[in-house]
Amino acid sequence: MSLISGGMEAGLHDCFDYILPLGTVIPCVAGAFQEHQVWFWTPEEADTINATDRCFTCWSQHKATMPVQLLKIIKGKYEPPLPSHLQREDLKHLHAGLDHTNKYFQGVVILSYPLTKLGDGTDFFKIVLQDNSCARIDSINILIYGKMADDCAKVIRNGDTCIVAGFKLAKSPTAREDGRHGCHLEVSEEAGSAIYIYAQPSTTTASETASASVAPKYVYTPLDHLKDGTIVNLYGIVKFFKPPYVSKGTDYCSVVTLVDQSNVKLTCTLFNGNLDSLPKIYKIGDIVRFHRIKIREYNGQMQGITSAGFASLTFDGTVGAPVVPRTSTKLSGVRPMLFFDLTCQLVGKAQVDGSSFLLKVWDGTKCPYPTWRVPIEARDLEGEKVLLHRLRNLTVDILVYDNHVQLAKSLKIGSFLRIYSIHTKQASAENEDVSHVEFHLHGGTCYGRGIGVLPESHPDVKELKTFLESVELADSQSMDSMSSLELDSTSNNIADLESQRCQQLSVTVLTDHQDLSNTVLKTIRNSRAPQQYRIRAKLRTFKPQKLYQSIKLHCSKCNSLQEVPDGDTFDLILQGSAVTPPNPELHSTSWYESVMWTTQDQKQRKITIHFVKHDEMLLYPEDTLLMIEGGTSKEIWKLTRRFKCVIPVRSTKNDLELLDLSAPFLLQGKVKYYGCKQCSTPKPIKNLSSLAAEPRPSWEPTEIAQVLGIEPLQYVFIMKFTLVDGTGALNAYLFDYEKFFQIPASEILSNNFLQQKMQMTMNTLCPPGRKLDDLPWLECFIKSYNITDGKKQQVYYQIFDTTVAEDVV
DNA sequence: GGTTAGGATTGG
Repeated sequence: MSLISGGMEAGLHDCFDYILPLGTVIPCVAGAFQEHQVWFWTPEEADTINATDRCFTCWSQHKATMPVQLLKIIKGKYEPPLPSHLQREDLKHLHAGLDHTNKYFQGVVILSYPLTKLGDGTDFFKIVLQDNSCARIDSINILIYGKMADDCAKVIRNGDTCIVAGFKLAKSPTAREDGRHGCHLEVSEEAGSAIYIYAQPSTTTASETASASVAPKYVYTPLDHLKDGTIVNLYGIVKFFKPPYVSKGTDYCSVVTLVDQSNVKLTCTLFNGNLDSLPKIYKIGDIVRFHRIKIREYNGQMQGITSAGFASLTFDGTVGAPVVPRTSTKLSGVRPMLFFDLTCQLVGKAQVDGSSFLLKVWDGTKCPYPTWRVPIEARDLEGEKVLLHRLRNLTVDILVYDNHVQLAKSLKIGSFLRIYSIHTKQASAENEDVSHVEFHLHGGTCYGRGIGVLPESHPDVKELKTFLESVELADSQSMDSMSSLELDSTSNNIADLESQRCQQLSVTVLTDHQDLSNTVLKTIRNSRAPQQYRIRAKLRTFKPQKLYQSIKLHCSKCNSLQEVPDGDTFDLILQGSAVTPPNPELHSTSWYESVMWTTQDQKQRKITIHFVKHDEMLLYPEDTLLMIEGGTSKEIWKLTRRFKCVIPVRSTKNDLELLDLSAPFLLQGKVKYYGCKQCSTPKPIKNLSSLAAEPRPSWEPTEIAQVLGIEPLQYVFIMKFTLVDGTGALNAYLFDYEKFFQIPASEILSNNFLQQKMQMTMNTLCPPGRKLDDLPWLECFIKSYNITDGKKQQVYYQIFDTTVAEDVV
């Protein structure tokens, strides 16, 4: 494999490690281009874990780096190079509230303080770094904690250049006195920080010798090499965990079972009085690094237990596929008599009795079953009254018991929680006709039962927040519009008001033609086409009921509609095209650079990737377009996560060409772009070079399609609405790219949230199980048109210039 | 420094 550039190679490594055979040696950017052997999970080893691809030497997907490293600068380049995901940040861009996750700060050490110990015994080392900005404020304090402080104190000398990554930015309490930057940077091994030191040339020899001897060389022991009574460093995938809970002693306890490439399990019992010192594991499949864990034999098996100086780091282990089948994380998917994990927000809490405590939570979805309400006095319920009332139909009561009560009490209203192994129990009270579903978090910690607080920065929380905000907004707007009704109403019953609103307000609105008056359906049916009408009607039923079937591909040139090809079709075409061997004469031309290798499994596939060059540079994978020959759809999807565009191609004698147009001609993000077979006239692939020659190619799918002679197909929602009013019924078609549902049809197939949003919208437009009288009104604009089928002429109707009301979306 | 727990659902 030739080395193209850091970013590209890292991308390839991430995307293809699983197709390289065990033991292959490849250059790996996270290991600073040291040559690493690749090891994998095989499905047999994985047990409940669906992680099949991981480099066990460097764990590069997680960009784990040695906490303190010594760098050299050779011919103006760092050696070893910095991890490619890091970008330099100037002093003037260091502000609280900005995301500095993948940023580093570089400066020269102008001052260092003696190594000291904090009150709790933690080592502490402070240095001052100066940048070369010549600005009024050109220096910043760096506070280094724990083992890293000790390591740095031994190595760092004034005049050294220091690179700090993975830092936390905090307000500097001494800024007024020392005149330095208003913030300081905090770093520690526990926070996953890294410090790279480039010793000043004049002192290189001395400093390098010193550094080399103290720079921590962590050795990670495979789990099949553990010996009783030793203290070791470990890496592993989390196979089981109990979120930290209060032990019967003085500490929090967390039990974590790991597995690694040796296929040996290790259960670790971790104690610490400080919750933050225990690993922040949120799901099975996460990856942890433990430093200084003690190994003991217990019941004939090795066991890990915290020892002095224990430190841990957790990496998100998301590979793509869902990990554990037993979990469901949304209330809308709850089924009775099961255990599930729930990611949610805390809205209210209350003490019920000595051994049980109530949590009122929501996740924006609605539980499909009637749920129980734990009877408590309103004054005992802590939480925002208005919100509790507003969300009353979306919150559920979870009763937690015994050992979980203490933790539950300490939870802050509004915080985001993951509650593990909630028991759903179906029950019915004497005075109830239908049974309800109860949610219990029983006492004890078996099966990982417990409560975890997710940080605001957790990707699942970010996603949930966005979703909750949209639901809450819709809800508050409907409350606003109700309150105006309330003024005119003599009734104080909220349910009455809701049903009144249902009767009066429309769940859809017109985006134009508001001046037009309504026409009843009977009149429309008795009129000639083509014409346009404003109507007010109810949605009695619609097709397809399975909403994903409403997505089709439309060619705006020939007006044809077709089904979206399924994944199998793509795989078959890829397999077919993989039969054509790559043509080496087409490799690495003036406008693309090619890499080829052979998989060493039985299939011996040849995979070729052609990176389209831009400006003679190949620095940013996320902006790069590549073409691939011989890959599988799984590999192609992996590439789309890291690179801007992927075009599947095959070799001919003289040029590369697109595959059959039943396969996507382009993949971008999670979207497959297809071309129309009738209307496309594929042009030579080298036409792409004209786009690449632009200063900043945007790689817009439409532009790519145009230069390749492809007539692009567009994703559309096609539905049949059966509308009724007092005078009659009428079938109208909905043909919508985005406007009606305010959801892009192109994105819905790959986005669960959008699918849920669409389902909720349809449930509002046409609530299942309601009588006609109770259905909401829709305000629509429709046009009639004639279709001649042979001799027969028929009138059709289509909805347009209509959108779902804001408080419904 | 000692202890805690040492994975293995269903009760209120």
